[in-house]
Amino acid sequence: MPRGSARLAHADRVLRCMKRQNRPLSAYEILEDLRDEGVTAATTVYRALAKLHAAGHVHRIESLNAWTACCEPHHAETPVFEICDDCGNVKEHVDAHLAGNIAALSARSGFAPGRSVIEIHGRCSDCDTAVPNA
Amino acid sequence: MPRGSARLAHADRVLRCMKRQNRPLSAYEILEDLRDEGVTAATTVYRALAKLHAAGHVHRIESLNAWTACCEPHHAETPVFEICDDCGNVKEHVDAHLAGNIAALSARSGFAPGRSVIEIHGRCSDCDTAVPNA
DNA sequence: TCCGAAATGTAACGTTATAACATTGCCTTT
DNA sequence: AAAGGCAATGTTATAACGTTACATTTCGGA
Repeated sequence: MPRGSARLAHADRVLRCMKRQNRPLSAYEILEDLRDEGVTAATTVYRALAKLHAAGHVHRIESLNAWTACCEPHHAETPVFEICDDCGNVKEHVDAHLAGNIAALSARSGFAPGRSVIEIHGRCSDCDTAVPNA
Repeated sequence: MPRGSARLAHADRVLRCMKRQNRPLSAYEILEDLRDEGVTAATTVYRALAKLHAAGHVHRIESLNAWTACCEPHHAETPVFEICDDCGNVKEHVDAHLAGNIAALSARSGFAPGRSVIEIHGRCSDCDTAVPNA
C-alpha cells in the first residue's frame, strides 16, 4: 500500500466505497471493503464516518445500524429514507410537507426539535412489481 | 422468588418495569431491574420484548437502541416520538398529517410503505424552559 | 530542523442482539 | 398416576455494532 499518500485519504476512501453501493453498509462491511486499500481497523472507519457525517456527506440509517452516502449536500434539511426490505435499496428524499408536519407537531407540544429520523420501510417499486403479493 | 408463580409472568414484569419509567430503557437495563424478580438472562428480556412488541404494547426507539411502553394500544397507527436529548423523556404522538404525507410521498415514488420510524430529537418544554439557550 | 497537531493503528472493552440447546412447569390424554 | 406435548425460561456462547485508551506515524509550519 502507498505509505506516503495514506494521509487524509481514508475518509475519502470510505466515501468512495459507500458511493459504489446503492445500499446502506455497516461500518464493518466498509472495513472489509477497504482492507486492501490499507484500512485495517474499525476505529478508522468510525472516525471517517464521524467526519463525513459532520460534513453532511453521509447519513446513518438508525433502523439498520448502517450508513449511506448522502445523495447530495442538502445541508440542514431532514432526509426521508425509503428502505426496501426486499432488495436493501434505499432512496433519499427531502420533503417540505413532512418537515412542516414535524415543525407543527412540535409547536403544538412545546417541543424544540433538532434532528429528525424518518425511515420508511417497505418494498420498492421494482420488488413490488416483481412479486406483487408478498 | 416465587418459583410456583414464575410461569407466564416475565413478559408482564417487563411491561410493568417499563411503565414505571417515563424514558426508554435498554434491554439490559430492564434485565438489571428485574434480577430480583427472577429474570436472569438477556434472552428472556428480548423474548418478552418481542411478544410485547408483536402485541403492540411496546415500541422500539431505533435511534436509541431502546424500548418504551406504548401509551395505549393504537394498533395500526404510526407513532411519532419526541425525544428530549436532555432529560431522556419520550413522548408518543399519532399524527394523521404526517401519516398522510408519508403515504403521499410513497405514492409519488411508487414505494409500498410498511412500518415507519419517526423519531424527533430535541428538547422538551421543561428542559427548554430551564435552559433556553443551550 | 524541530515541534505540535492531526491521522492512524492496535488492542481491549462495552453494548446490543441472537443462536443453540437443555430444563422446567403446566396441561392434556390415556 | 404416567406419558407426552408445549410454551416459557435458563445457560452458554457468539455475532454484530460501537467506543476508549494510548502509542505511533505523518505532515505542515515556526
